[in-house]
Amino acid sequence: MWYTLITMARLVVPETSQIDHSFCPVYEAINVLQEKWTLHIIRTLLDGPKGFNELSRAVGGCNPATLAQRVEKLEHLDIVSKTIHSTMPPRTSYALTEAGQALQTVIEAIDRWGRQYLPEPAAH
Amino acid sequence: MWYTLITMARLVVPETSQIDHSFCPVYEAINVLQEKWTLHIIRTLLDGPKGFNELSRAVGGCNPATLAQRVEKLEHLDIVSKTIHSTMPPRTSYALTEAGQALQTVIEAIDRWGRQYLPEPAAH
DNA sequence: TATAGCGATATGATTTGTCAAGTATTTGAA
DNA sequence: TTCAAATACTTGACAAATCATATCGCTATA
Repeated sequence: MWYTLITMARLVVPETSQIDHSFCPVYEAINVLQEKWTLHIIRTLLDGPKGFNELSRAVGGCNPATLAQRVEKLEHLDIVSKTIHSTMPPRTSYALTEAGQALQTVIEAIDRWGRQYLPEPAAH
Repeated sequence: MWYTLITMARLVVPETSQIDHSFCPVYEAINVLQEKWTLHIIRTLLDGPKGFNELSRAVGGCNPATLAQRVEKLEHLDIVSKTIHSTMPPRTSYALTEAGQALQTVIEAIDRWGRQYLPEPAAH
Protein backbone atom coordinates (compact mmCIF):
# COMPACT_ATOMS: atom_id res chain seq x y z
CA MET A 1 0.00 0.00 0.00
CA TRP A 2 1.30 3.47 -0.93
CA TYR A 3 0.92 6.74 0.88
CA THR A 4 1.28 10.19 -0.61
CA LEU A 5 0.64 13.66 0.70
CA ILE A 6 -2.72 13.58 -0.97
CA THR A 7 -3.64 10.14 0.20
CA MET A 8 -6.89 10.15 2.09
CA ALA A 9 -7.52 8.46 5.39
CA ARG A 10 -9.78 5.95 3.83
CA LEU A 11 -8.24 4.98 0.57
CA VAL A 12 -10.67 4.08 -2.12
CA VAL A 13 -9.65 1.00 -3.99
CA PRO A 14 -10.33 1.85 -7.65
CA GLU A 15 -11.63 -1.50 -8.87
CA THR A 16 -14.24 -1.95 -6.19
CA SER A 17 -14.86 1.61 -4.92
CA GLN A 18 -14.82 0.15 -1.44
CA ILE A 19 -13.40 1.95 1.50
CA ASP A 20 -9.99 0.80 2.66
CA HIS A 21 -9.64 1.20 6.39
CA SER A 22 -5.88 0.81 6.30
CA PHE A 23 -3.81 3.02 8.52
CA CYS A 24 -2.67 6.36 7.06
CA PRO A 25 0.16 7.93 9.09
CA VAL A 26 -0.41 11.54 7.99
CA TYR A 27 -4.09 11.42 8.78
CA GLU A 28 -3.44 9.87 12.18
CA ALA A 29 -0.63 12.31 12.93
CA ILE A 30 -2.92 15.23 12.12
CA ASN A 31 -5.56 13.76 14.41
CA VAL A 32 -3.06 13.59 17.25
CA LEU A 33 -1.69 17.09 16.76
CA GLN A 34 -4.94 18.94 16.11
CA GLU A 35 -6.34 18.43 19.59
CA LYS A 36 -6.55 21.65 21.52
CA TRP A 37 -3.42 22.46 23.57
CA THR A 38 -1.40 19.51 22.28
CA LEU A 39 0.99 21.54 20.15
CA HIS A 40 1.27 24.20 22.85
CA ILE A 41 2.22 21.53 25.39
CA ILE A 42 4.84 20.04 23.09
CA ARG A 43 6.30 23.42 22.27
CA THR A 44 6.52 24.26 25.94
CA LEU A 45 8.26 20.98 26.77
CA LEU A 46 10.84 21.58 24.04
CA ASP A 47 12.21 24.06 26.56
CA GLY A 48 12.84 21.22 29.01
CA PRO A 49 10.98 19.07 31.54
CA LYS A 50 8.36 20.71 33.72
CA GLY A 51 6.05 19.93 36.62
CA PHE A 52 2.29 20.01 36.23
CA ASN A 53 1.61 23.53 37.43
CA GLU A 54 4.78 24.86 35.86
CA LEU A 55 3.66 23.40 32.54
CA SER A 56 0.21 24.83 33.06
CA ARG A 57 1.56 28.33 33.62
CA ALA A 58 3.96 28.12 30.71
CA VAL A 59 1.32 26.86 28.30
CA GLY A 60 -0.97 29.63 29.46
CA GLY A 61 -4.75 29.31 29.60
CA CYS A 62 -5.29 25.56 29.58
CA ASN A 63 -7.45 24.39 32.43
CA PRO A 64 -6.11 21.62 34.65
CA ALA A 65 -8.67 18.96 33.70
CA THR A 66 -7.86 19.34 30.02
CA LEU A 67 -4.13 19.50 30.67
CA ALA A 68 -4.22 16.32 32.73
CA GLN A 69 -6.14 14.54 30.01
CA ARG A 70 -3.79 15.76 27.28
CA VAL A 71 -0.57 14.73 29.00
CA GLU A 72 -2.08 11.34 29.78
CA LYS A 73 -2.91 10.83 26.13
CA LEU A 74 0.53 12.02 25.05
CA GLU A 75 2.04 9.61 27.53
CA HIS A 76 0.11 6.73 25.99
CA LEU A 77 1.35 7.77 22.57
CA ASP A 78 4.91 7.78 23.93
CA ILE A 79 5.37 11.45 23.10
CA VAL A 80 5.64 12.60 26.71
CA SER A 81 7.05 10.75 29.70
CA LYS A 82 5.94 11.30 33.27
CA THR A 83 8.23 10.82 36.24
CA ILE A 84 6.89 10.84 39.77
CA HIS A 85 9.58 12.04 42.15
CA SER A 86 7.47 11.93 45.29
CA THR A 87 3.83 11.47 46.09
CA MET A 88 3.73 13.52 49.28
CA PRO A 89 4.42 16.32 48.82
CA PRO A 90 3.45 15.69 45.22
CA ARG A 91 6.26 16.21 42.75
CA THR A 92 6.15 15.09 39.14
CA SER A 93 7.88 16.03 35.95
CA TYR A 94 6.85 15.80 32.34
CA ALA A 95 9.39 15.52 29.55
CA LEU A 96 9.42 14.79 25.83
CA THR A 97 10.41 11.33 24.65
CA GLU A 98 12.38 10.85 21.45
CA ALA A 99 9.14 10.95 19.45
CA GLY A 100 8.21 14.15 21.26
CA GLN A 101 11.56 15.78 20.57
CA ALA A 102 11.16 14.85 16.91
CA LEU A 103 8.13 17.14 16.77
CA GLN A 104 10.49 20.08 16.98
CA THR A 105 10.65 20.02 13.18
CA VAL A 106 6.88 20.43 13.04
CA ILE A 107 6.91 23.29 15.53
CA GLU A 108 9.70 24.97 13.58
CA ALA A 109 7.77 24.69 10.34
CA ILE A 110 4.73 26.24 12.02
CA ASP A 111 6.97 28.92 13.49
CA ARG A 112 8.40 29.90 10.11
CA TRP A 113 4.97 29.90 8.53
CA GLY A 114 3.49 32.04 11.31
CA ARG A 115 6.22 34.66 11.05
CA GLN A 116 5.87 34.90 7.32
CA TYR A 117 2.12 34.74 6.84
CA LEU A 118 0.30 35.69 10.01
CA PRO A 119 -0.34 39.40 10.12
CA GLU A 120 0.25 41.29 13.32
CA PRO A 121 -3.32 42.13 14.33
CA ALA A 122 -3.92 45.75 13.50
CA ALA A 123 -5.91 48.08 15.71
CA HIS A 124 -9.38 48.67 14.31
CA MET B 1 10.77 42.27 21.17
CA TRP B 2 12.34 38.84 20.56
CA TYR B 3 10.68 35.58 19.77
CA THR B 4 12.17 32.15 20.28
CA LEU B 5 10.76 28.65 20.07
CA ILE B 6 10.27 28.70 23.79
CA THR B 7 8.71 32.14 23.89
CA MET B 8 5.33 32.07 25.54
CA ALA B 9 2.26 33.73 24.25
CA ARG B 10 2.26 36.20 27.03
CA LEU B 11 5.82 37.13 27.61
CA VAL B 12 6.69 37.96 31.16
CA VAL B 13 8.92 41.00 31.39
CA PRO B 14 11.52 40.07 34.04
CA GLU B 15 11.85 43.44 35.79
CA THR B 16 8.18 43.95 36.39
CA SER B 17 6.72 40.42 36.15
CA GLN B 18 3.91 41.94 34.17
CA ILE B 19 2.21 40.17 31.33
CA ASP B 20 3.18 41.28 27.86
CA HIS B 21 0.25 40.94 25.48
CA SER B 22 2.42 41.34 22.42
CA PHE B 23 1.72 39.18 19.44
CA CYS B 24 3.58 35.86 19.27
CA PRO B 25 3.46 34.33 15.77
CA VAL B 26 4.10 30.71 16.80
CA TYR B 27 1.41 30.77 19.44
CA GLU B 28 -1.10 32.30 17.03
CA ALA B 29 -0.15 29.90 14.26
CA ILE B 30 -0.70 26.95 16.57
CA ASN B 31 -4.08 28.37 17.52
CA VAL B 32 -5.06 28.59 13.88
CA LEU B 33 -3.92 25.10 13.01
CA GLN B 34 -5.21 23.26 16.06
CA GLU B 35 -8.89 23.71 15.26
CA LYS B 36 -10.54 20.44 14.41
CA TRP B 37 -10.43 19.61 10.65
CA THR B 38 -8.27 22.59 9.68
CA LEU B 39 -5.13 20.62 8.88
CA HIS B 40 -7.16 17.96 7.11
CA ILE B 41 -8.78 20.61 4.94
CA ILE B 42 -5.45 22.15 4.05
CA ARG B 43 -3.88 18.81 3.27
CA THR B 44 -6.78 17.95 1.01
CA LEU B 45 -6.56 21.24 -0.85
CA LEU B 46 -2.85 20.70 -1.47
CA ASP B 47 -4.13 18.20 -4.04
CA GLY B 48 -5.85 21.01 -5.94
CA PRO B 49 -9.02 23.12 -5.81
CA LYS B 50 -12.26 21.43 -4.87
CA GLY B 51 -15.97 22.17 -4.56
CA PHE B 52 -17.71 22.03 -1.22
CA ASN B 53 -19.05 18.49 -1.33
CA GLU B 54 -15.97 17.23 -3.10
CA LEU B 55 -13.85 18.70 -0.31
CA SER B 56 -16.19 17.23 2.26
CA ARG B 57 -15.85 13.75 0.81
CA ALA B 58 -12.10 14.00 0.42
CA VAL B 59 -11.59 15.25 3.98
CA GLY B 60 -13.80 12.45 5.22
CA GLY B 61 -16.03 12.73 8.26
CA CYS B 62 -16.35 16.48 8.70
CA ASN B 63 -19.97 17.61 8.84
CA PRO B 64 -21.10 20.41 6.53
CA ALA B 65 -21.77 22.94 9.29
CA THR B 66 -18.26 22.62 10.64
CA LEU B 67 -16.71 22.52 7.19
CA ALA B 68 -18.51 25.70 6.15
CA GLN B 69 -17.37 27.44 9.31
CA ARG B 70 -13.77 26.30 8.87
CA VAL B 71 -13.42 27.37 5.25
CA GLU B 72 -14.97 30.73 6.09
CA LYS B 73 -12.41 31.26 8.81
CA LEU B 74 -9.58 30.12 6.55
CA GLU B 75 -10.83 32.51 3.92
CA HIS B 76 -10.66 35.39 6.40
CA LEU B 77 -7.12 34.40 7.27
CA ASP B 78 -6.27 34.41 3.56
CA ILE B 79 -5.27 30.75 3.63
CA VAL B 80 -8.09 29.58 1.38
CA SER B 81 -9.80 31.41 -1.47
CA LYS B 82 -13.37 30.82 -2.56
CA THR B 83 -14.54 31.28 -6.14
CA ILE B 84 -18.21 31.19 -7.04
CA HIS B 85 -18.63 30.00 -10.62
CA SER B 86 -22.42 30.02 -10.67
CA THR B 87 -25.14 30.46 -8.12
CA MET B 88 -27.76 28.31 -9.84
CA PRO B 89 -26.94 25.51 -10.13
CA PRO B 90 -24.55 26.20 -7.28
CA ARG B 91 -20.92 25.74 -8.20
CA THR B 92 -18.05 26.94 -6.10
CA SER B 93 -14.43 26.07 -5.70
CA TYR B 94 -12.03 26.33 -2.82
CA ALA B 95 -8.30 26.68 -3.35
CA LEU B 96 -5.22 27.44 -1.28
CA THR B 97 -3.75 30.92 -1.43
CA GLU B 98 0.00 31.49 -1.27
CA ALA B 99 -0.14 31.35 2.52
CA GLY B 100 -2.10 28.12 2.28
CA GLN B 101 0.37 26.54 -0.13
CA ALA B 102 3.15 27.51 2.23
CA LEU B 103 1.62 25.19 4.82
CA GLN B 104 2.80 22.29 2.73
CA THR B 105 6.06 22.39 4.68
CA VAL B 106 4.10 21.92 7.89
CA ILE B 107 2.09 19.03 6.48
CA GLU B 108 5.26 17.43 5.20
CA ALA B 109 6.90 17.70 8.61
CA ILE B 110 3.84 16.08 10.19
CA ASP B 111 3.89 13.44 7.48
CA ARG B 112 7.52 12.52 8.15
CA TRP B 113 6.94 12.45 11.88
CA GLY B 114 3.86 10.26 11.55
CA ARG B 115 5.62 7.70 9.40
CA GLN B 116 8.53 7.48 11.76
CA TYR B 117 6.86 7.58 15.14
CA LEU B 118 3.22 6.58 14.89
CA PRO B 119 2.85 2.86 15.32
CA GLU B 120 0.56 0.95 13.04
CA PRO B 121 -2.23 0.01 15.43
CA ALA B 122 -1.75 -3.62 16.34
CA ALA B 123 -4.61 -6.04 16.79
CA HIS B 124 -5.29 -6.63 20.46
C1' DT C 1 1.66 30.14 63.10
C1' DA C 2 0.08 31.52 58.64
C1' DT C 3 0.54 31.32 53.75
C1' DA C 4 1.79 29.65 49.35
C1' DG C 5 2.90 25.85 46.51
C1' DC C 6 2.62 20.96 44.87
C1' DG C 7 -0.28 17.61 41.47
C1' DA C 8 -4.00 16.83 40.56
C1' DT C 9 -9.63 15.98 40.76
C1' DA C 10 -14.71 17.55 41.15
C1' DT C 11 -18.39 20.65 39.87
C1' DG C 12 -21.55 22.86 36.93
C1' DA C 13 -21.59 26.31 33.28
C1' DT C 14 -20.33 27.51 28.59
C1' DT C 15 -18.40 26.78 24.11
C1' DT C 16 -17.63 23.84 20.22
C1' DG C 17 -18.72 20.25 17.14
C1' DT C 18 -22.17 16.91 15.32
C1' DC C 19 -26.40 15.18 13.36
C1' DA C 20 -30.54 14.97 10.42
C1' DA C 21 -33.14 17.28 7.56
C1' DG C 22 -34.22 20.76 4.16
C1' DT C 23 -33.56 24.59 0.27
C1' DA C 24 -34.04 25.48 -5.16
C1' DT C 25 -32.32 24.04 -9.26
C1' DT C 26 -29.97 21.13 -12.87
C1' DT C 27 -28.10 16.87 -14.72
C1' DG C 28 -28.09 11.99 -15.99
C1' DA C 29 -30.23 7.75 -16.14
C1' DA C 30 -34.58 4.61 -16.69
C1' DT D 1 -41.08 11.83 -19.02
C1' DT D 2 -40.13 11.01 -14.54
C1' DC D 3 -37.34 10.08 -10.85
C1' DA D 4 -33.01 9.97 -8.21
C1' DA D 5 -28.77 12.32 -7.42
C1' DA D 6 -25.87 16.17 -7.18
C1' DT D 7 -24.77 21.19 -6.14
C1' DA D 8 -23.58 24.53 -1.62
C1' DC D 9 -24.91 25.29 2.10
C1' DT D 10 -28.35 26.57 6.45
C1' DT D 11 -31.11 25.50 10.45
C1' DG D 12 -32.11 23.93 15.09
C1' DA D 13 -31.68 20.31 18.40
C1' DC D 14 -28.37 17.79 20.67
C1' DA D 15 -23.86 15.78 22.44
C1' DA D 16 -19.15 16.32 23.58
C1' DA D 17 -15.25 19.12 24.85
C1' DT D 18 -13.52 22.71 27.42
C1' DC D 19 -14.18 26.34 30.76
C1' DA D 20 -13.39 28.79 35.57
C1' DT D 21 -13.28 27.79 40.10
C1' DA D 22 -13.00 25.22 44.44
C1' DT D 23 -10.80 21.69 46.76
C1' DC D 24 -7.61 17.98 48.80
C1' DG D 25 -3.53 16.56 52.21
C1' DC D 26 0.86 17.88 52.91
C1' DT D 27 5.45 20.70 53.15
C1' DA D 28 8.54 24.54 52.89
C1' DT D 29 9.01 29.14 53.52
C1' DA D 30 7.84 33.65 55.87
